[in-house]
Amino acid sequence: MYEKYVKLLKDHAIKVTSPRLEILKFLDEHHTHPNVEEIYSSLKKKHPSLSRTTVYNSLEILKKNRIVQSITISGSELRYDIQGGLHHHFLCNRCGAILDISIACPNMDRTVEGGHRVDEVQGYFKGICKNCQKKEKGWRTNG
Amino acid sequence: MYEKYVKLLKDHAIKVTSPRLEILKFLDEHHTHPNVEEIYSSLKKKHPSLSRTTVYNSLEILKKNRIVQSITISGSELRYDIQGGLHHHFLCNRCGAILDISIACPNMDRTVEGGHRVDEVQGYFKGICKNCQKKEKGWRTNG
DNA sequence: GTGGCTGCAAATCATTTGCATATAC
DNA sequence: GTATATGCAAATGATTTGCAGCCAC
Repeated sequence: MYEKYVKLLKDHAIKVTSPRLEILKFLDEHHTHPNVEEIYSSLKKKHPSLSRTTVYNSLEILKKNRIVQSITISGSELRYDIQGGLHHHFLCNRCGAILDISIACPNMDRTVEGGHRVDEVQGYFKGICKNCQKKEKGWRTNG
Repeated sequence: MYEKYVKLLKDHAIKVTSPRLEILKFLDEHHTHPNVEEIYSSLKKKHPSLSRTTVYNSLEILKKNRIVQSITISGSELRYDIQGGLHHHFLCNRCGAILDISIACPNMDRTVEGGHRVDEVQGYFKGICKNCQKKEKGWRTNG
């Protein structure tokens, strides 16, 4: 059940603790880019002693080890993503969903603008998702 | 002095007020992507009655009219930019500077991932800027 | 003249900090 | 056994809200 997360932590020489395993599992099973509150309140059900501070601390250490990444696309809070390969994000201004975008970025791992060394790239796209467009069209046609 | 900003506001049918003119002028003269506090405390010197709320309100209406844009690259606060053409941003993890990057993005004004309509694109690059690299090199050589 | 704007104070929300206890290794 | 992690409560910092008076049009 948790072996893969145990291995992941050990490979990075991070101490294996229950909150860390649960957070990894949650992110691995929910690719919805949850914020801290969503992670916290979901895990709190099974582990009533869990504290928000621990969620913050755990995410921070996972981030430092590049196991998870935080994204700022929402503007008001950090959202978390278990690190797959490089990908970008789309925020739907109608329904609030944050989706993964697999467009490649030609500017990763190099320098930009005559010499600034790039270690990290994040691409944010904002607009109206396919689903919400469909709904709008339906409403117009039927209304 | 302020004519261009007056015109800009009138063209967008936004009421011309002194805080709005000052904020536009400030952003036009400081392409450093300031946060609200920097804008506020700088303008407060000349206009002691200015309030933070007004800075927030003004930036919001300018943003709605696409005259300015807010960027979330810093992660902890919004930073503002007077809207030039589409460009991206680079954050130096060493000195904190936020620089404009003029790399073109091939994905503007279209749809992504099979149909999500894109209205806005922001590209964030993080790493070490040219200047900080130079400093590092110097220290190693001399130390 | 009036609706929208300004500025103040208080509220809210995400995140951080300090510290005592508990636990991984 | 010890360094590190957890969890609580309080603090901080950015932003929002409610509201009274003011000003652009």
